[in-house]
Amino acid sequence: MVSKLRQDITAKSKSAGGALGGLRMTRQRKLVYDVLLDERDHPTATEVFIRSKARMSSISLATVYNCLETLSAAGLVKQVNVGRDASRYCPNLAEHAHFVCVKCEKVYDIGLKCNEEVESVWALPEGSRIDHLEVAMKGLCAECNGGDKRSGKMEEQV
Amino acid sequence: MVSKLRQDITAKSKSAGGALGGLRMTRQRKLVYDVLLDERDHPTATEVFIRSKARMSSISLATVYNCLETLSAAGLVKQVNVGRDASRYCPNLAEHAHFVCVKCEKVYDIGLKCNEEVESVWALPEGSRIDHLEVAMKGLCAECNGGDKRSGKMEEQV
DNA sequence: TTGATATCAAGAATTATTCTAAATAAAGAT
DNA sequence: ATCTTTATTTAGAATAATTCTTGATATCAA
Ligand SMILES: [Mn+2]
Ligand SMILES: [Mn+2]
Ligand SMILES: [Zn+2]
Ligand SMILES: [Zn+2]
Repeated sequence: MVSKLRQDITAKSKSAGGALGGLRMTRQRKLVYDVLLDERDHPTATEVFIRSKARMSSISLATVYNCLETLSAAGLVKQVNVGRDASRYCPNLAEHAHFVCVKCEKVYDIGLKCNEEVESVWALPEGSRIDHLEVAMKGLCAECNGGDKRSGKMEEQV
Repeated sequence: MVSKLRQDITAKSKSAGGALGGLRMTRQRKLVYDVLLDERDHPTATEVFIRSKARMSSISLATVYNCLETLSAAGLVKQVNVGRDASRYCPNLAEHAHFVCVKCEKVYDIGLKCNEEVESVWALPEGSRIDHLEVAMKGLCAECNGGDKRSGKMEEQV
């Protein structure tokens, strides 16, 4: 289903028919997806709405929520949650974590180190199945943390 | 400040004075903390409210939110967020992740493997400072995943 | 006891998100 | 091209978690 929708996106707005009741690559869905691809700064639904409205004045916030939900369900987009803040959206499908700078509020993609896998550090319970993993970090980005040489260290736990 | 409040909790409700304007270990704060220690099932604020109300009928939901916020800020309790769901609260101060079973909805603490550290798998940006890390997983717990032998595997990414 | 300050409690307010229902658009068939 | 069916969009109402406001209480320290 993922590939189905994606080929329709890269190709030319044809029906996705069959499988999941017939998903259509509509102008709105394409626009929302393009907005995410254009500026990869993890916008919130409202930010996506504002950017989309600039290109299609008739689009509604409800539709933006619908499209983001559809694209997420289709696997083309990831919904990103950091704490209690509004969800943000990200078209980067590679496995990655998110880091939010508490000062400048920028959201950074954090990739996995080569040959590492996230599960390796956690003592996962035997017999369970993990479908979804979300890793969120907060702190000061390099720019906002200027001067301080103690980089990449977690505050120790009590 | 953490230890300050904690000793007051374990000891006998004395003022925490000084430092942060004088935090007091009130009956309500103690109760909320006790509720969390009593049943370590990561209750939501509303669940904490219900349990607290059973022991102190006068307590209000607003106060429960206040107490949870104060205890979290003091470092005695962790606020746990999984997706968009209501925050849950956890008195386990050891570094750990959370796993929610999408079927039975139980929340499990997932500890770090011995000698491992979370940051080791991520390519953290040089010069930044991470103050906070939250890891949330979703899937089927061992009981709800009965029969299936393919355990602990993440669904592959596209 | 008294005055200063911290905390509590009830309800209003806020905010992100979801729901509802009617209007519109797209796809396939004729 | 027209018709039919179904998916989608839209505006606004509704929801739910959380925060805010304000006056009442409790606690501390003098
Ligand atoms: Mn991302
Ligand atoms: Mn926990
Ligand atoms: Zn920054
Ligand atoms: Zn389960």
